[in-house]
Amino acid sequence: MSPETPASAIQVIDRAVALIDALAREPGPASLKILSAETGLHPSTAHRILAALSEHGLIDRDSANLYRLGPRLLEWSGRVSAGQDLRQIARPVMEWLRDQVGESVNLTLREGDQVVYVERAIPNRMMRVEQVIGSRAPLHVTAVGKLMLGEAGADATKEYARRTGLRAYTVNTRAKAGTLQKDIDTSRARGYALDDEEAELGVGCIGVLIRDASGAAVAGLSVSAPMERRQTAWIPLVQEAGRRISARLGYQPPAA
Amino acid sequence: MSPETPASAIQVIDRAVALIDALAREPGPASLKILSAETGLHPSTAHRILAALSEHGLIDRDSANLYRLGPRLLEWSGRVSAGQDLRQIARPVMEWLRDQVGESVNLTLREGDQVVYVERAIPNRMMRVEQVIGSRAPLHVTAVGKLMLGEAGADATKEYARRTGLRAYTVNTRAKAGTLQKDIDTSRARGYALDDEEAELGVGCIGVLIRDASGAAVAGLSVSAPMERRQTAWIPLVQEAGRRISARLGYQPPAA
DNA sequence: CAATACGTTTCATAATGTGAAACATTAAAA
DNA sequence: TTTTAATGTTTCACATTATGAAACGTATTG
Repeated sequence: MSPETPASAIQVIDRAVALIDALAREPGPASLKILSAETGLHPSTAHRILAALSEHGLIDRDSANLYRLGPRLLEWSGRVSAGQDLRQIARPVMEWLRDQVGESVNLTLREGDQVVYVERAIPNRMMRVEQVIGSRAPLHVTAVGKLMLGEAGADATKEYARRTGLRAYTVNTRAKAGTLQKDIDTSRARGYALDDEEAELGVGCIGVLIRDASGAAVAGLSVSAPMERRQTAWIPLVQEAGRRISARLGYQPPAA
Repeated sequence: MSPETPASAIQVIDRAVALIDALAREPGPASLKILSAETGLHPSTAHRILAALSEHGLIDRDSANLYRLGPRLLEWSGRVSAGQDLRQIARPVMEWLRDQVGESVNLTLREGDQVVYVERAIPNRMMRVEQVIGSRAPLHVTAVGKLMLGEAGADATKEYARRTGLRAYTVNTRAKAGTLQKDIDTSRARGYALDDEEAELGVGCIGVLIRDASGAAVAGLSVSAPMERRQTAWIPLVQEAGRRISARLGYQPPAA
């Protein structure tokens, strides 16, 4: 089984997840042989589990006995996230923001010590920043991640720093707890965060938080652009987009 | 367990799928009690399976012990479908088509005797046709479905008619094998299909097939609009969009 | 046509998941 | 606050369940 796959108390589920994962990693459809080799499972075992998953539409098999991920996953993914269907609500606003700034717009959720990219709107340009949906990044190297750390409080940030070691991805990464905390505080105070080539050289971001009716930060919205194109004039636009999505989730900003 | 949930050779997988399904059906996050009641599983069993699924990020649980679907499903859903990432390739073209015609654009896959809606682009209008991602419709009442039946040949259509009984959804539904076959033949000949209020009164569609490098029809693209707004002038636009997506999948149209 | 490779089924085996019951924790009521 | 109820969690003896080696089909290839 892949080293990154965690182990749970139920073997079959670990194996089923490993198989689906292997299938997701494959560029195209995959045969039983490939999948059993990839996961280290006995072909017989792999075959039985794959048959069970097919039964439920999680995976499809064509007439050539090649497996691919099934549409049932789409059905489920449409229901992922905070209560309401955040992605469907966010989509039109994200497209609006993308058209305003002409750069990539991403929607992220916090998942442990990382942010996960769950939705995106990409401009039609030759050079652009492109995140893969489902991919992850550490909290301390993304604009939205820093705001999420700010939500959890300074103690949680210290905990995070201890746990992760604040690995530096570029020379600009806030790799010291003090620098990071200062950045977080100013970001939180002004209501938006920047990422100045902290995750990857040449890429800059502007991020804000999305809140639901309870006031909790349920997601983040950000614009990612090549550093030399990024403009401070976009900040109010990003904030406006964030407000629109939050409003549609029922968020009531506290009276000023 | 829910009546619609099929049974496979592996009990745990059936139960895990039933639990995720139950979670997907809930409007918001759900407790262990609700989920075990919903699936008929012993709380202890449900708890163990949910813990295993959490371990893999398929579901999340918050501090109040409420479960919700996890972002790992998004990661997988991004990889669903034919070989390459069809949805990501189709998305910009779908948005283009939506802006051209000002109506909803859908991307569908065939799944057994149904089409599944896997991606959509929705216009910003008050009245519009809106499909839920992951939802299904019978082949014989959709434009794309009829083209897919045409791909499989007249015998397969006869089989389909026998199997399903060609249930009529409106007065316009092609509920007789002869009528359906005639419609399929003309649609196939001209390279696009119409749905004239055959699934729902007041809704009309224009659909085309998407082909990959091997020439196989891997998906369908359609515009759905209120019947009184639908225009024949859109047909070449839909065809153009279909051609663009097919081209990006490596499809080479046969020399004329 | 033979040979090989891949997919599928069988079946004895024990490892695996099960669920009743005891325990822990949280929320509500007194 | 203390008591009670309700929900969530862990344990553990048990047998059901998933396992995988091997035998059997069935395409694919030389």
